[in-house]
Order: sequence, then C-alpha cells, then structure tokens
Amino acid sequence: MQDAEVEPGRHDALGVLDGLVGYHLRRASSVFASDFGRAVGGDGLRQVPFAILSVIAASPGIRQGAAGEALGIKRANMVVLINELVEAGHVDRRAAEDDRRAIALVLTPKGRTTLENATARLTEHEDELLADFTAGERDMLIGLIRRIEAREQPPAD
Amino acid sequence: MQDAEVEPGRHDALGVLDGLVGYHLRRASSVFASDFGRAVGGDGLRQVPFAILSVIAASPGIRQGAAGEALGIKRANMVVLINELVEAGHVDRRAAEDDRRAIALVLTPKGRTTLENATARLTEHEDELLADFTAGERDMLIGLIRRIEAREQPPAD
DNA sequence: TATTGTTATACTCTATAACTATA
DNA sequence: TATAGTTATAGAGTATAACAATA
Repeated sequence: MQDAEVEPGRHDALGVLDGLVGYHLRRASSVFASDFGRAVGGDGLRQVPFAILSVIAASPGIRQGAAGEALGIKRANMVVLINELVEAGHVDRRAAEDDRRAIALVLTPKGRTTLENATARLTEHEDELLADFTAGERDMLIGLIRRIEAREQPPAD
Repeated sequence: MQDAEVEPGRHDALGVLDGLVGYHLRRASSVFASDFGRAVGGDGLRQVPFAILSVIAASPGIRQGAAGEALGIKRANMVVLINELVEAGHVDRRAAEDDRRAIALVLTPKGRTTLENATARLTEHEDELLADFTAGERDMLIGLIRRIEAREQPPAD
C-alpha cells in the first residue's frame, strides 16, 4: 500500500484544520453572515443590531445591560449600538422605574416593522440555505448547536 | 389552557432570534473562538494565522493566493497576515518556480512545531468542549456543518 | 462598595480601490 | 488584458480601563 498520494482537492487542502469543529463552525457562521447581508443588508441592518431589536421585542422595557448580557455584548459596546438604533428611530430609551441609573429599552413602531420585515426575509433566506435539510436534520442541527452554546464560559469582566 | 405566561428565562429572552440558525451558529462559533484563546492564545496565536499555518503544512509551497482562497481570505488581507507569520519565524517565502509574480509558502521548523503544539492543545480543548457528545453526534454535527459550508457563495471580487 | 451606563481606545477580521510587476 | 501580490483605508465586532451617577 504505497503511493497513497492524495490530491489536495477540496478537503485535505485544509490539513489538521479540517478536523476541528471550531473552524467549520466559523466558516458556516460566515456563510450565514453573508446571506444575512444579501437578505437585509440593503436596508443597512446588521446582524448585531437586528439581534438587539429581537431581544427588546421579546422583553419590552428590558434594561440595556440585560439586553447586552442576553447577547454576549459588553456594556461598553452596547452604548454605541443603542445610540445607533435610537438615532435610526428603531428604539426608544425610557427611564427605568426603580433604578435611576438604568435605562429601559422599547421598540418604536418603526423598529417593530423593521424587525418584522427583516425576520420574514431572513426566514426565507434560511429556508433556502437549508433547502436540502430535512426537518429532522434541521432540528438535529439546532439541537447540537444549542448544546455547544450552553458550554459558553462567562467572561471575566 | 390559559395563563401560559412564559418566564423570560433562557430561551424566549431572544425572541425571533432563537429560531434563526444563523444566530446560533454565530454564538457557537464564538464559544469555540473563546476556547481557542484559552487553549493557545497565550502564545499569541490567533484563529486565522493558525488556519494559514495548517493550510501551508498541508500543501508546502502553496501560493499565497491559493492559501487565502482555501480559507476565504482576500488577497489584500493575506499580505499582512503572511508578513506577520514571516516576522514571527513561522513561515518562509520562496519564489515560485514557474511564475515570477507568485510567492510559494513553506513552514519553518518553528512554524511546524507551533502548529503541532497548537493542534494538540486545540484537540484537547475541543474534546473537552464536546465531552457530552457521542462520536456519532460529533460526526453528525460536522457533517451538517459541512453541508452548510458547501452553500457558500463565491465573492464578487 | 458595587452596579449602570459612559467615554476613550485598541485590536482583529473583513472589504474595496488603486497600484506594480509579471504573464 | 489578466493575474499575483501590494498598499492604503474604512467598517464592524470585540476587548479593557477609567470615570460619573446612583444603589
């Protein structure tokens, strides 16, 4: 069994990288990120601001810090992102009732429609991207990914 | 069946986001990225340079452009990354034999040991991160992710 | 003292356009 | 003309440290 020369086409071109789950997750994530841009990027909506809109819609009046925590976004970075969403007319800041340091976030009507339209288009795009997945495979995929997410280590902060 | 009030703990805190595969891939990818830092970040090695080392090791003498293409890295960005790896003593540039415009990349002995050590530690870390996955589940995961990677759209460039 | 939000700043990755030298 | 590499630059996400206001 000699001359096992492998043509460096497709797989083995990556070397040890091909055996690492982290690398494949990174590339797959990038595929969805590009698709996100094709789906709603024309409206200037990006992944992170969209995620923030979704979290606020799910918990109206949520505090800025809690919203960031749900998404793994640091407080310092939330400030700029919320500023952007407020200036775009998607989010309103309100004073938190019980804590005068805190800020409660709510969606504006514009923010709600932006979220709804983007969600519809994103769902279409994801369905297309996963067109050759059976429902079972798709559930399996999400289930496996969720178990990885659960392994997240809390940041030192 | 009333009073189906859902406590906003864990899942529903994300809203529509929770139903999008792209979001979960992004977070899972981030979990592995953080773990990469814990595994080999102390040595100053990052995900992208590590990936480049792996590709060069798999195809010694590969051209700079081909290495970037295998990893989805644009030519302009490869320049800086290769500069960094050369200055770190991990990579040597050689003239391509048949094309005087091109550059052939090879690993130095130091680059090889860096790659080997990092790979060993990364494999350990991935095994730990995926400790509660059966071998079948792990194969299933990689298989599903690869099918997503295959959906990548070529950049306009 | 601890927490919420803020400012300033730096690093990494990615993207585009214009340039050179070779082909 | 087209391609391989380069330079310059900008955008986006993330990270840390220091600060003010409030708890």
